[in-house]
Amino acid sequence: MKKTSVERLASAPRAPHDPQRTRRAILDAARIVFAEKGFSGANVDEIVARVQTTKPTIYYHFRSKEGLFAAVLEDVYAGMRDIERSLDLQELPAAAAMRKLVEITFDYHAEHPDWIRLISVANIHGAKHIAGSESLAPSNSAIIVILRELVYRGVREGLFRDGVDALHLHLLINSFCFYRVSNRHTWKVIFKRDLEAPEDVEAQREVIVGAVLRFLARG
Amino acid sequence: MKKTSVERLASAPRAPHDPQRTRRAILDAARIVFAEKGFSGANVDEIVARVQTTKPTIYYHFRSKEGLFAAVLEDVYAGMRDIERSLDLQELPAAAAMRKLVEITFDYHAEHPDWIRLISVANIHGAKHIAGSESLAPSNSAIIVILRELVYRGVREGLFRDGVDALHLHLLINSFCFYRVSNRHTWKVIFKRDLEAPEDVEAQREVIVGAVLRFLARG
DNA sequence: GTCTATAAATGGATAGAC
DNA sequence: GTCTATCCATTTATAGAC
Repeated sequence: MKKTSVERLASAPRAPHDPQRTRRAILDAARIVFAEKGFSGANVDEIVARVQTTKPTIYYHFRSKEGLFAAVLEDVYAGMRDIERSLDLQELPAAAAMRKLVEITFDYHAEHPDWIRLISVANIHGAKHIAGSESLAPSNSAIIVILRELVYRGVREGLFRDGVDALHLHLLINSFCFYRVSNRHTWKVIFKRDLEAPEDVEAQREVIVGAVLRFLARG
Repeated sequence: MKKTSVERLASAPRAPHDPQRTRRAILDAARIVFAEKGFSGANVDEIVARVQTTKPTIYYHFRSKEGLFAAVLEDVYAGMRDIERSLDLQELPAAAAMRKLVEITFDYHAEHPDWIRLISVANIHGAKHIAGSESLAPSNSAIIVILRELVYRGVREGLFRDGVDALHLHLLINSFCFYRVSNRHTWKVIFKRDLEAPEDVEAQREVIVGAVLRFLARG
């Protein structure tokens, strides 16, 4: 006997279909697993177990394990984008603004080790998973424009020297903030020092702030 | 009929058993494959194909895939160790010595992308493969002693300011040299700029040399 | 120490029902 | 859009001969 739609609604309904919510939950679980195990080391069953969904559902939404990883990367980059957009540096003098920018970058990296591992994983695989993505490039390089304008402002104010390439400055800032998190495990083995010890974290923050301000200072 | 050892020697001999050579060849091939594919992505058959050996031979020498990866890591760290040992900075004034140290670090990283990928892979896996190794720590942290003495010398010469932690300085130098190689793929996608373009490489070298010297400069 | 052959398990992906 | 059940390629690892 054919069920009517009324009977379907009446019979003990499972979790209602909510594709956006499902998609979101899969992305969150996948982020954790990929960050923990790398791309090949991650296994789809483990993601399934975390989300309480099934493999076919994942493949329905993301087409393949690679598609899922690509979606995770696009998703995490959005977080950094939002931080950069929320930067409000206009009110501050150039040196104070630069200090704030470096500190926020430092803190964001320190608080998002998962993000850092994912980017490491992406680089190990030659960034092929995001190679085709046009959505990442324009919005994420906004930070370069912000940096460039801030440097110009410092030059006009007579505080900063001229001729510093904004991308090189970004490289100087990000390399430190990224590396101290990404490579903390091998550092601990080799140098017997915990880069995450709270007192030392504060000192490291001052190191990169100081290095950047001295790098830009005139004379 | 049982073969005598003379008959064995006479009959078309395969490559003679040379365990050290076999071990070396396996390590070299494994380094390439692990660097290219990560730990889980690498497959032992691919290593076998490169070396012209067999899987049981690999398992005989290294016990497991993990054991092989650990051996590769210990092996590549030795290269960096040799560079650091060969540093001869005594003749130079402190600032010139520091410049040389930074430039050599920069160049070594630039010339060894495989080494960098392997360390990234090790960190993604929490450095568990080298966690137990006591051979790595003492010899590799020699660089910290060198740095510390060089900073002291600069302070005595009145060139450098006091109070700089040698490990933080090492972090500043290495983070830049490492990151510009390790993260070049995602950078290319996001910022549309090739960090390996020869003219730009020279400029980056000057950026980190300048940043370090300005970081240390008195006043 | 190194080989051939194969065991044993894992894990990406899909067919087909609902 | 999501489920159950399963296929099948891949791949770590080893038994046993030489």
